[in-house]
Amino acid sequence: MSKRYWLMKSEPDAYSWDDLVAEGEGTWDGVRNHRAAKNLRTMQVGDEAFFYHSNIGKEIVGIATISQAGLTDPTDPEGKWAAVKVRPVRKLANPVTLKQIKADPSLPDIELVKLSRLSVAVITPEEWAHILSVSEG
DNA sequence: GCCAACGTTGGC
DNA sequence: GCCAACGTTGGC
Repeated sequence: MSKRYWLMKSEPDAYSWDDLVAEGEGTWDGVRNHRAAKNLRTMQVGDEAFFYHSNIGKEIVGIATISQAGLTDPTDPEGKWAAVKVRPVRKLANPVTLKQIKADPSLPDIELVKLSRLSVAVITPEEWAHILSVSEG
């Protein structure tokens, strides 16, 4: 399976990029949406994900990598929901804001915008490359 | 099985 | 603070 790309949302009040960097590795759990959970189950070790700050900032701030996949959510007493572990890779050269993404004609169908409530979204390889190029100017 | 009411998320 | 988009719940 070739590498996939994701976007993981977090409110920086609750868990920010800096928190992930400070911890070195974070568990992505507490997801209670079937579509997002399906994305979590599809993730493989080595996949990469944009780390997006919702509510405050509303921008992609960094890149994380999936360090452990296919875990059971430790916060779910019934053990039915999925979780993964992520590690920070690097901060983006420049954060890419939601505003930029929405205004960008190269990103017409990005799941972040189309399914704005989804906490774990799919990013296509094309979208990944484009957002990186925007970040790096 | 349908649908209205309600709750949650997240942008504005 | 409001609203749109969805998901879930419960009455029928």
